[in-house]
Amino acid sequence: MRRPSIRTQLLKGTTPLLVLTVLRDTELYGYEIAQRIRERSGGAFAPSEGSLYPALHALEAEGALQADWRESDKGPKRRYYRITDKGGALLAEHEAEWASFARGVAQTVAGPTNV
Amino acid sequence: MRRPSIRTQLLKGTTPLLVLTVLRDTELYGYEIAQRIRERSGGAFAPSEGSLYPALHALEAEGALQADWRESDKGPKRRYYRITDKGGALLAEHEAEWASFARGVAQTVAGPTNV
DNA sequence: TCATCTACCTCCTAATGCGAGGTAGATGCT
DNA sequence: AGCATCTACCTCGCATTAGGAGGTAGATGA
Repeated sequence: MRRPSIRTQLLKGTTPLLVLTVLRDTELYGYEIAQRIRERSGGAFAPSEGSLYPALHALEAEGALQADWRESDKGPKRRYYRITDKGGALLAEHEAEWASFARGVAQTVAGPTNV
Repeated sequence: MRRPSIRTQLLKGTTPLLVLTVLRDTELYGYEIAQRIRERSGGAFAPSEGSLYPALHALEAEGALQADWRESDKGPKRRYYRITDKGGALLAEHEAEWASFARGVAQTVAGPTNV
């Protein structure tokens, strides 16, 4: 009954932002997306499969991502994801939300309203 | 069935940080805590009662806050909250978590691993 | 044949923000 | 007195979502 890590709660809502971010410039398949996020974040984030795949499906259902199956030389088939125009817009929205949110927290934690 | 605001998800896990923050220097009662957070964040955050009170109770149960009832001149009794040493430590922990988390997101969103 | 690796997937649980609803005292209007 | 309104507290139930556990399937190699 130990309280869960703070991190786990903070993560909520950021998965789409992170996924869309790493797909901004290239298409990638699931496992690769997780790896990219881990790399880019310097190991700070490592989305588990239990949260990554559902998030990918949700983004695809929303029309933010487009995907197709491809054979692999060495292993099971892969599902490659690519960002759509709609996904680009969603990414912009997420970035803006995040920026304003982070600003709000910083401002609140920093000190009194004074400014 | 419109998708919930991104903000609502991002908020998860930050309530303790925000509450402890506004209580760092003064004692306050529930309503006042919500107002302070609203003020300090420049209106960005306005925790609802449904999330604020449970959070206060959890922090109190954890020993991070100490509270007592006091009469009010003009209205119902108020429950004043004050931060404990343990709460101070928890605040520091939350601040550190937040800082590292925000850094991770910024780094990931900013650009490729290069650096 | 069997272990191992990659890569996909889903089910269930836990955490938590919020809306809705509820209690109660004080004030002020008619 | 009766009633609305404001402050201030509280709880219940829903929806979202991260993650662990578990499951499928193809390829490789001992």
